[in-house]
Amino acid sequence: MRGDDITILIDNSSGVPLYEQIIRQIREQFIDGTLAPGTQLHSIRHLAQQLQVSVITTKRAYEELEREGIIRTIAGKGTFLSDSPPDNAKQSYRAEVLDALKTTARQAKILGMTAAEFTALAKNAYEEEHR
Amino acid sequence: MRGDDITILIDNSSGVPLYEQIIRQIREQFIDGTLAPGTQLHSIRHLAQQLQVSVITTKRAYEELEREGIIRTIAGKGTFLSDSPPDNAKQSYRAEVLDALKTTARQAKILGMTAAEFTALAKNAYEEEHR
Amino acid sequence: MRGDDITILIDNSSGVPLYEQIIRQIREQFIDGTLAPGTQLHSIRHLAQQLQVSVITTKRAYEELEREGIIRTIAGKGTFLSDSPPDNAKQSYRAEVLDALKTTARQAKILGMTAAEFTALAKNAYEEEHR
Amino acid sequence: MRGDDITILIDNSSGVPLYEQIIRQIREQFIDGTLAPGTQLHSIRHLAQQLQVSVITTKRAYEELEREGIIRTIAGKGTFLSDSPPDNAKQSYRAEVLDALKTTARQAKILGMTAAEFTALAKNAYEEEHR
DNA sequence: GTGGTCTAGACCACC
DNA sequence: GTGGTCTAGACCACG
Repeated sequence: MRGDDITILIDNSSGVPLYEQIIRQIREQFIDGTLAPGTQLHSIRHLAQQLQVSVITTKRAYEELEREGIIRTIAGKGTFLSDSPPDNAKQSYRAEVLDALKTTARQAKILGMTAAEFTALAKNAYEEEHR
Repeated sequence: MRGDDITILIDNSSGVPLYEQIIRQIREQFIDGTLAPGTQLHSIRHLAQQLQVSVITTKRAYEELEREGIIRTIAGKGTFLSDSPPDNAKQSYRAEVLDALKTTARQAKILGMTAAEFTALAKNAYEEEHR
Repeated sequence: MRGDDITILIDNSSGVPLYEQIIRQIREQFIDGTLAPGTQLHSIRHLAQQLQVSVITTKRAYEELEREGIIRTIAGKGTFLSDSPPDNAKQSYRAEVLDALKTTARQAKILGMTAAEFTALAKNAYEEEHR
Repeated sequence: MRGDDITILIDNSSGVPLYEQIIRQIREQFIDGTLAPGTQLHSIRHLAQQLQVSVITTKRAYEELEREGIIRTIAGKGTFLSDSPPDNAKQSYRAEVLDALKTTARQAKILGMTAAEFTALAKNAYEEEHR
């Protein structure tokens, strides 16, 4: 299986570091199953050219993803998505979501919102957000 | 009323800019009513000394808060929280909360959560978060 | 406390990556107590100049040490050795030593050595090795 | 005697070069007597196919082993393990073991271990390591 | 002054 | 072809 079906969009003016944007999109496509385990990714050079960024930027992204166990890179061979299903990644991702919700809940309390108001707002946000 | 009851905690290694930490805490205490409209704040020099940060940092925080209309500096007198009730501030703060919820909802969808799961999680987060 | 007493020696022809050499020496001096917790390290630029390597190389070393929890870097402030005593670092370092011993023991078995011969050799190695 | 009983396991993601893995395993099986002197080895092409690696890789491994005097290639006939008992190989291998022990001893000293602790650890490692 | 990010371009080992 | 390492040099945010 080849990684040709990878879609990564770079926004140069979002303030988010380019390598972070790459990391997130690969991680999310791995977690949601768009990219199957074992898929070979583009080489750092190829991806760099495709996204019009420096090789160093793609390399940095791959390094971080490797640290997270999402990809596995073999010198001279290429870079591949982890073989095992993305359960570990899902777990920590889920923890992030929970954390974000707690922070937001705290802000909602500052505004004086009740639990009912907050969950209603969350429901709204979920429905309005079309991926 | 004096601002002696202001409590600001600085975390030097959180990654969040110091001036941003100051801004957030003053803004939040204004919004939730901990600090009453018209309250006089410490001078930038006093606050800087108290928090062990540079005067430049407190100055920058006050400047931003003034731009947001939350505080008002009167030359020769000092700095005061806005007289009017903090409705404007609340509005934009509420917008921030909504935005954060949308981002989180998007992540939840990536994990395959349904609307019900997400709102349940939000309810949990609200209840577990004791300010 | 200043980090002026840090001693790092770089061997350009050892094959070991420069950043790895820096990492090891800082880590070891932290573990053996030569460098006290909280000590401020040289800035990446200063260290780079001192060692005659690229700033990127020192930065890379500091990044890895931060990942290991050995140092803590605060943007705009500087880089500091972790406050807590180096117990965690010691633990994983000890695990490394054990692992190395196992690998070596395996090789000794291939040579037909008995346990007695191997431990005698280990004793010798310890005594001959004057740090 | 044919070399059919050779067992070589390749780990593509261990970081150790493939040719180095091949070298080590043949060398070790020669030293420990698993492979008798004079044994005929597979051709580089056969081995390459068997291990699913490039012919270049097996060729490189055989070249290095020939340089070490462990194998001997006879044009038109094939490749054979050296006739003489593997004493030379043992010698240099033993030197490697000693070197590894010294390095490990140095690390143990950094941890503050005494000679007794170190040799005890070595004994443990030997006993736990079942080849 | 500090670190954070991004860039271009080189050489090497491995496959 | 691949990734691994090292280099110089730039701009930015923060203090």
